[in-house]
Amino acid sequence: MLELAILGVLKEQDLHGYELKKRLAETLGALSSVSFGSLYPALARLEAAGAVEAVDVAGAVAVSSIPMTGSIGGEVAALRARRTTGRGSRGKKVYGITPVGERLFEELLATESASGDDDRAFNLKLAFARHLPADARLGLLERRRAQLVDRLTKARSAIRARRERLDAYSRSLMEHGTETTERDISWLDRLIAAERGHRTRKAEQT
Amino acid sequence: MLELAILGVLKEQDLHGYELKKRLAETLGALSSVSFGSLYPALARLEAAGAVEAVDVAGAVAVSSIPMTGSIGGEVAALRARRTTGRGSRGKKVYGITPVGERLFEELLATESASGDDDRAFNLKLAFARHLPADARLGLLERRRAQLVDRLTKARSAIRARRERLDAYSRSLMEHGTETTERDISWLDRLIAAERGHRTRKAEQT
DNA sequence: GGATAGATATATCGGCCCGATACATCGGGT
DNA sequence: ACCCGATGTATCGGGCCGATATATCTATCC
Repeated sequence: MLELAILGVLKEQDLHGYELKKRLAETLGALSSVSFGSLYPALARLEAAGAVEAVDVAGAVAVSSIPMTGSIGGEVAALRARRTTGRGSRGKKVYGITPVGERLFEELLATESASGDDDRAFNLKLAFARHLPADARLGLLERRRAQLVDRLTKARSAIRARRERLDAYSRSLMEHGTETTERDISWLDRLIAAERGHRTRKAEQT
Repeated sequence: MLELAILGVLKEQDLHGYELKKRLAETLGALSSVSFGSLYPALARLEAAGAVEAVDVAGAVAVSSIPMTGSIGGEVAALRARRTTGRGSRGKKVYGITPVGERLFEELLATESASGDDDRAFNLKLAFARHLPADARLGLLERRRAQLVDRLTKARSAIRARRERLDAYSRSLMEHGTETTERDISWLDRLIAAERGHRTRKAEQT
């Protein structure tokens, strides 16, 4: 799952581990801040699979998609002089995504992850939903909705079954949980409606 | 963390692994259903530490902590004939909590878990909050509140900082996230108020 | 009566992820 | 001159998960 996140961020800009971690933290929201203990191994895995590769330190960070002003040329040369490829003198190792990585990204993003369509997995995929075709996006939202509805049903029956034996704290916890799930479902409904709206408008344009 | 959950459930009733899993699932809410791949090792760990022990299959479920009536002796003997200790004929292995386990439970529940007072950790502790002294309970709630406020601040500044570069999906995800966090905080405020209410009323009684 | 399926039940394996830790360098403040 | 905090890479032990293997009990169908 981390692979997907890394590839998605690297898709927009070449980065080195430390910065990648910060970018991941703000992309995935405050929750699920990735640790180095998982980031570096994941990066190593991706590199071994040929999905990412260490790129030239200088050009990468500054360039990527935004045309340069050209004033940083001096810095670039200075850095290049101290062995920019692989680990530079400072040990920095900038990674970039490869075509293989792009394909892997599409694949991971589209995967219906068989059994455990985990909460974090959904959040992650939604964050990159713009890279999905419209129908896959809708499918993602609807699968998630179904999952939450199922969870809600189960949670409610669990509360009903044990209402008397629950103390105030557990009960409050469970009730708050179901309310949160209800709100999540409404939110998904709004997203789904918006999605269908786009689709309809597009269909009408033809 | 799983240890705490196991001990908490076992505190109320002796159970074998399979049933323990079900009980855990409904105690911890629909989310975070424990897998056998973590449950059995955790149980083994606890057993090695002397916090739980395999108990007599028959008597255990009925008895645990309640003085026995003595009428179940027959059943016990019948089951004992088929080797009730350890794995019975059916392979069932019923666990009970020991005094060591009780102490471990108190300790784990009271631990301020140093760094990562994880979401799940909080939910779990709240579910067993009735076993905490009132001040520790209040501390738990307030620490959690502070944590969420901090998260909210960070999330908001992250949104503000990248508002223009965010696509609709990421933005919606983040905004929904902050709303959820806000609601979590209000919920905590209600719990805290209730907690203080109890305390005040108790103080007035003296 | 016997087959078949599904719930009950325990256990292990590989793999991912986390927290802690180690180590090194750089920039800025005192 | 010195130290501290941010930057930066990396590993290690351990916990948890999903998949899988195995076996028994129970209910249902033919």
